[in-house]
Amino acid sequence: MKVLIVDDHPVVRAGLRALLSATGEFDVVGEAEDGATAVRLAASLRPCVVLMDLQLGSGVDGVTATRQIMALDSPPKVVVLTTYDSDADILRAVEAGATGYLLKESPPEELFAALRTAWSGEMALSPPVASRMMRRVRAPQLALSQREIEILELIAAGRSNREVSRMLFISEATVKTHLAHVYDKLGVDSRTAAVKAAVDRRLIRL
Amino acid sequence: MKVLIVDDHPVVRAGLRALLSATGEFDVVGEAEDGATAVRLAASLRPCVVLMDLQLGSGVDGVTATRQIMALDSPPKVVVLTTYDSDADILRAVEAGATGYLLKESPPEELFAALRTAWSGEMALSPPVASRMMRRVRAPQLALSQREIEILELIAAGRSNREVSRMLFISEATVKTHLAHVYDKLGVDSRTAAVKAAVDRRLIRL
DNA sequence: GCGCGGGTCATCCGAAAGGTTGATGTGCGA
DNA sequence: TCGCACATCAACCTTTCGGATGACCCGCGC
Repeated sequence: MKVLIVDDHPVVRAGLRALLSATGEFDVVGEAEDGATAVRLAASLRPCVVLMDLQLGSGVDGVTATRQIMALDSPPKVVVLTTYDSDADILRAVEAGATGYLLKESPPEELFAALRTAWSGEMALSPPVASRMMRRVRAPQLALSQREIEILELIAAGRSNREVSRMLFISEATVKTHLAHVYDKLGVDSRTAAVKAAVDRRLIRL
Repeated sequence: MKVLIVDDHPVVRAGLRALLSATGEFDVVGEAEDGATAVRLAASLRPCVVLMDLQLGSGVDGVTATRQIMALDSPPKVVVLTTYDSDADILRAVEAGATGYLLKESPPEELFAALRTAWSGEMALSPPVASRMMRRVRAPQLALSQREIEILELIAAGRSNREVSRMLFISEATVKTHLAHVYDKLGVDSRTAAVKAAVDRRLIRL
C-alpha cells in the first residue's frame, strides 16, 4: 500500500517511514513537511493513503491541505495522525474529507489497522476520538456549534468582540449573542472563564 | 551505544526505535511511556543515553524524571527531545541535569550527532534552542515577577479582578496595576490576549 | 543616601464586555 | 407543516476592564 507521510518534524517522518517500511505491507512513496508539498506530492505520486499531521509548522495547515488533496482527481484517502483530540480539530478534519483520525498516543497496530481501514473506504477513528464523537451526539446541548467554536477560538486568541465581528464579517451584536450562548452552555460568565472551560473540555485548543 | 527511549506516544517510540536501530550505531535497549518507568529502566538497563520527551501524558513529567535519573549512581546522559523551545522548558530541563536539548523538528542527523555529543559529556543544544538561551541572557527584563505570574494564573482560570483581589487579600486597584504591567511586558492590551501570550511563552500553564 | 524595581492603593474616565429582550431568516427532521 | 436549533441583528442597561495618573512603603545595590 503506497503511503505519503506529511509531518513537519523530520524525526517523526523518519520514524514513521522506518516503522511502516519494516512491516513490508506499507510502501512510503514520499514525505512532505508542509501543506503545499503534500498536495503536490499527492497529485504526482498518487499514494493510496496520505498520513497527515494537522500541526504543520508554517504555511498551509493540515486541514487546508486535506481539503485541497480531496479536490484532486480520484484523490487518495487521508488519515489524520495528530496529538490532540479536541472537538474543533476532529470536526474540521472530518469536514475537510479525512477518512481517519487517530492520535499519536495510539499503538502502532492501531495505526496499521487505520491505514487498512481507510484504504478500504471505511472511516477509521481511534477509540478516544470515537468516544468524543459519541458523547457529542448523545449530549448535543453541551456541544458548541461550529460557529460558536469558531468565535470562541478567536476570543481565546485574545481578540475583542469587535475584531471578531470584522474577521467574520458579522455584527458585534451577533458575536455577543454567540458568546452569551457559549457562556450559557459552559456555565460561565466571562470570556476568560469560557476559554479555560473550553480548553479543559477539549472543545478548543490553545 | 545503548539508548533508552522515553515518550508517551507509542507511534513516536516505535518510529525512533526503527530510526535509531537502522543506523547500526545505536542499540535501543528499552522504551518507557511514563516517568516512573523511565527511572526504573534507566537504573536496571544502564543505558548510555536516555532520549527523553518532556511532555509525558500522565504522572511524572519529563523534567522530574530527568532529575530522578540524574540522582542514580553513575547516571546515564539525558538528552531531551521535545516539540517546544520555550525558555521555561529549556531552563528547567538543563537545571534538572539534561546534557542535551533538541527539537523534534531537527533533522535525524542532528539527533544522531546530539546523542554522540552527549555521550562524550558535552552539552548538545540544537541551534534554535541555543539562540533562545542567548536572547534570554541579553533581555532579562521580559520576565514577569512572581506576583504578576500569580495574578495572571488566576486570570487565566477565569477569575475577575475582584475575585483575584479577594483571593490574594489585596485591593482591586492593585490587581489592575499588576495587570497593566503584565500587558506592558507582554505587549498586549487585554486579559485574554495576555493569557494566550503567557501560555505561548510557557510563563503559565493552563 | 539615593535610585530603582517591586508591591501596595486611590481616583477618574472612556471603552469594552455582559445581561436582557425581542426580532428575522434558514434548514432540517418529526 | 410545524417545530427547533442555528445564525443573524438591534436596543437598552449595568458591570467590568483598561489607561492615565499619582502616591506610599520596602529592600537592595552603588
